[in-house]
Amino acid sequence: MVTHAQRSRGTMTGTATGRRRSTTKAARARATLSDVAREAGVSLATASRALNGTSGRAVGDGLRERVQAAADRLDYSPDANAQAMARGRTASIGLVVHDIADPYFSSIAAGVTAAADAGGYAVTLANTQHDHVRELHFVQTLQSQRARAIILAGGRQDDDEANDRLRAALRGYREQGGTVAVIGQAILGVSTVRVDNVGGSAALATALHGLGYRRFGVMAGPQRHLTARERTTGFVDALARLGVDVPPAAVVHSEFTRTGGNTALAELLLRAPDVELVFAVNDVMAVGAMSAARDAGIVVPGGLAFAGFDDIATLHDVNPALTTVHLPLEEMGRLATPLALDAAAEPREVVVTGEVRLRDSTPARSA
Amino acid sequence: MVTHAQRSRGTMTGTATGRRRSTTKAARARATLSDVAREAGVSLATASRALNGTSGRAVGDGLRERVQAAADRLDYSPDANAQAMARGRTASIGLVVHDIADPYFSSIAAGVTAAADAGGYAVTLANTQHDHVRELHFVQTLQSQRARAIILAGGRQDDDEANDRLRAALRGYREQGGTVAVIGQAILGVSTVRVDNVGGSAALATALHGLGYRRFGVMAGPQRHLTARERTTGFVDALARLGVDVPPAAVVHSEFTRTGGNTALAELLLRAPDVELVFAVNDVMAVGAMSAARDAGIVVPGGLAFAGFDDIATLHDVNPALTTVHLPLEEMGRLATPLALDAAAEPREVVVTGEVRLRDSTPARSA
DNA sequence: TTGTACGCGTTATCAC
DNA sequence: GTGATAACGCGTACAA
Repeated sequence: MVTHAQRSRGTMTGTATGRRRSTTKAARARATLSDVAREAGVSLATASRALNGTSGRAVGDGLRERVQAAADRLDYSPDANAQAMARGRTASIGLVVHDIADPYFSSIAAGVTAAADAGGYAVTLANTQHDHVRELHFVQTLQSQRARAIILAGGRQDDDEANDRLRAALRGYREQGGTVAVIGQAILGVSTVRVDNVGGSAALATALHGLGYRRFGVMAGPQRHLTARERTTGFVDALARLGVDVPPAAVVHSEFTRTGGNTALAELLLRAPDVELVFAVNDVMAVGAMSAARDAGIVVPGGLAFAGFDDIATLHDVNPALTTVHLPLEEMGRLATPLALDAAAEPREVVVTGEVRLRDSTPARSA
Repeated sequence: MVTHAQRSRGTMTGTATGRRRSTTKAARARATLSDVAREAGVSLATASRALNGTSGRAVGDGLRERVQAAADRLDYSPDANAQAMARGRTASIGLVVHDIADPYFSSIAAGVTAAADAGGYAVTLANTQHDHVRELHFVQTLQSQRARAIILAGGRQDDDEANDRLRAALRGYREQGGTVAVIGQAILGVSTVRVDNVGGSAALATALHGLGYRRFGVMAGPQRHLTARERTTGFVDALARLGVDVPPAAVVHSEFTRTGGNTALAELLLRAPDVELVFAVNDVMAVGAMSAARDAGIVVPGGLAFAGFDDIATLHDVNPALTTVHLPLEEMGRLATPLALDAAAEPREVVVTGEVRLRDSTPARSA
């Protein structure tokens, strides 16, 4: 089935180069644009123009069809790498996430791929696994690949050294013509889809206060995690403005994950036994904590109410339904794409505001 | 801050080519390998060898360091596209999924990125959104990019035309030196991580039968969806072997999604009011159906028990905990990567068997 | 409208 | 061990 096409190549300068691919037996020589041109009986330039409108204007209808036919016949597939070299730019954008398995990021990725696809871009996915070094490394790799733009998704850490390093890497990338956008905090000096974590958690706090809750506990996530921190302070400060105090003892730190919420609940209950409602800075923590509460024999939401943040779609069917702050994750990815592609000198900022979704996990406490 | 480096380039053939990037103001000329070579006072060849061991043997220690220093000084970033051209191969693998926002695929993606990263490969993500045409298009795009390998994740459809087209596209890709692996069914003639859906659902059926259940309903997913079909028949056939009949009326078809499970429950209960347990062919459908049951005033699992398939991590905290068949999704992605990279002539097959996880949604019915 | 010829940045082959 | 130099496949001024 596999045929070894044996044919001369190009206009020939002299040495009949045996292709290096001759080592493997399964590979048939790729048809190049020169092959197509020769097959169609036109020049290389004409073939190029016929297959992608650009350059010196249009091509005669007859020729265009001949070239197209030849290309089809030879199963011609343009070499994107060669095109990238010749054009000086690629059609791919890099997406850097902390953990693609996390529904937060996979939703964003869905938005990015949709927008990229619509714009004719390919997406290179980089999964840092929460590792700063790896993140830096990916930026360099994407720069090597001459990715046209990079989208950095996910909140930043309070880590000056890491941030500085990243800023430097991004500066290098941008100086070489790349453009960048971040989803999270606007602290990198580039265009940002900023999540209004403070506003969202404040709105949530206010709504819960309106429901009659007064004694709150907070599962605040990692200390240096900016998103976690913003959501915590937004929540606590809003309550303070309402005259409700959240004692430091009722704020416990843990990982940003399901496990973090699950294991930290015990500590919270130990330090603040009288809380009525636990606000976890993201949904998965909230759900993990809810499970821990049940395992401890606590009735949910009767004995203890729970609220989260993000509104992860996969979690819509937990029982009781989780009160949370809805974030348009997929749209955030979609929004970030043109932002990343935009070469504007001044960084732009798009603010995404969450929307409070009151559900069964926080019933009114009017009684 | 941005400096316009004004320097001559290369050994110069004559025309002092003004770089095309001179139009934008923000871009600084990229340092090329020639620049590094000149800066270090060595030849291009030596510079190339110094920076990546290959080609004509080693480089003297002194020179190697000088080149490295020059590269650092100039902020040299190798052009992956140029390397790809010169080497005749890239270091990126394409991952094609139906929906990256689906936890099933995002977990697989996590496994693929981890394995790819370890092997020094970049991952290009393509999201088909369940569109055959788009899937085909992505294979061609990846071929254009000369991706070294392609991983097709996700079950196939019973659609000869679409499958044939895909097979043809893959054949073209492979003839040009690419390698392919599929996660799902082994019907494409390429290496496959095959999910033993039949065995998994059969084991589940047996276990549930052992728990005392006798009247089953099945939310069977889309008619032509092979994964859905395999899980359905595996389940039904195993019960038949145990002497339990699942009447056709108790098998309802719907979408493979949460919504599919949610909306189809009513129909199932209408057609088979006496079922004790509903097996949905994946977890999200099961959870959606569970919600629908609750909304209909049915007690879960007392009034109706539920089981799913996949064991999606994000769903671990639904209440009651969902009985399901555990699939090592991330590992499946990890396994698929070397399989995809392998250029073996004969397609290989790795079988992944699910593991039954009995949980609270299907309590023993010994009474 | 079409063709010629050069350059894109790198690797690899061959002499030295 | 090191240095010329020919590819790699394509886009595009420039000339015709």
